[in-house]
Amino acid sequence: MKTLLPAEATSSYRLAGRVWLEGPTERFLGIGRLELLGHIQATGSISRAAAVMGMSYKRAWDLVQSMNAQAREPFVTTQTGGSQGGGARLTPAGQAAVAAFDEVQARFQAFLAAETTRLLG
Amino acid sequence: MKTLLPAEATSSYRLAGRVWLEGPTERFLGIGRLELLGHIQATGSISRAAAVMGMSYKRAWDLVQSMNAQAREPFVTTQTGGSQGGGARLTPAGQAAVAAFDEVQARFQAFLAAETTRLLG
DNA sequence: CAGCGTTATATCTTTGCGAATATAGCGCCT
DNA sequence: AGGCGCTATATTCGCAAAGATATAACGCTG
Repeated sequence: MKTLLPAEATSSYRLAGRVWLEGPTERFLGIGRLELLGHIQATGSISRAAAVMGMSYKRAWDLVQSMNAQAREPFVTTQTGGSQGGGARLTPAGQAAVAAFDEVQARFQAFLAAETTRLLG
Repeated sequence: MKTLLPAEATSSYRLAGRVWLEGPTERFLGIGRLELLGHIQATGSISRAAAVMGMSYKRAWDLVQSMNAQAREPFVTTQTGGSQGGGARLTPAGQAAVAAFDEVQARFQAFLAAETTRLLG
């Protein structure tokens, strides 16, 4: 579709987007929260996951709270104190959610690539 | 996928999202700009289109500027002064862009509906 | 030539959100 | 008992994006 193309280099334009799962009021699970869950699983700690993502601990903690409050069962369990000072782990429900949303995300990326080709290619 | 379902009513949860066309630096055309173009076509005026959408004239004008600057040829032509004080119209390029993006939008909505069913239904 | 309704543009104000800061609590370990 | 490292929570601060406000310019019309 020629008329959609901007003036300069045409090849670097593309269709982009985001998907998320949402409830009646609030956003529930999107790519940002998904990545956070992944880092929590990898590091065993909310604060380390936040550091890896360049996010404040408070923001990460708020996101975890929001998810746990909305989900039927918590996605993340935390422990305060202990030999390493505490930590956080994904529950089976959290792991399942990550896996399910990863699939959605992959299909969405395929959709975007196909539509980009259709529009510009 | 049961584990994705929140505690309360499960039927009102769904996959949602947005798509847009973007360039190397800036967003180019999304659902908001698309609707604005539609209202400009319907009303023949940027200010009336902004009023219909509950948007400030400044914001609408900024969006039009951004689109016209990025597109190979302008999507909107304006006239200041004249019998009705001025006005704005869509160029053929603008109309074509609206039509093309409308199609993308429709297919995206279909994608969301299908994925929602797959996840929750 | 004054009036009108629109586009065009600058400037000032608000405000919502993230960031930073501070403090407390927990439980193991030496 | 005291220290350590993490989770937990409130509060304050900064700022950039969005909006409100003001004003100029334009060109037909009467």
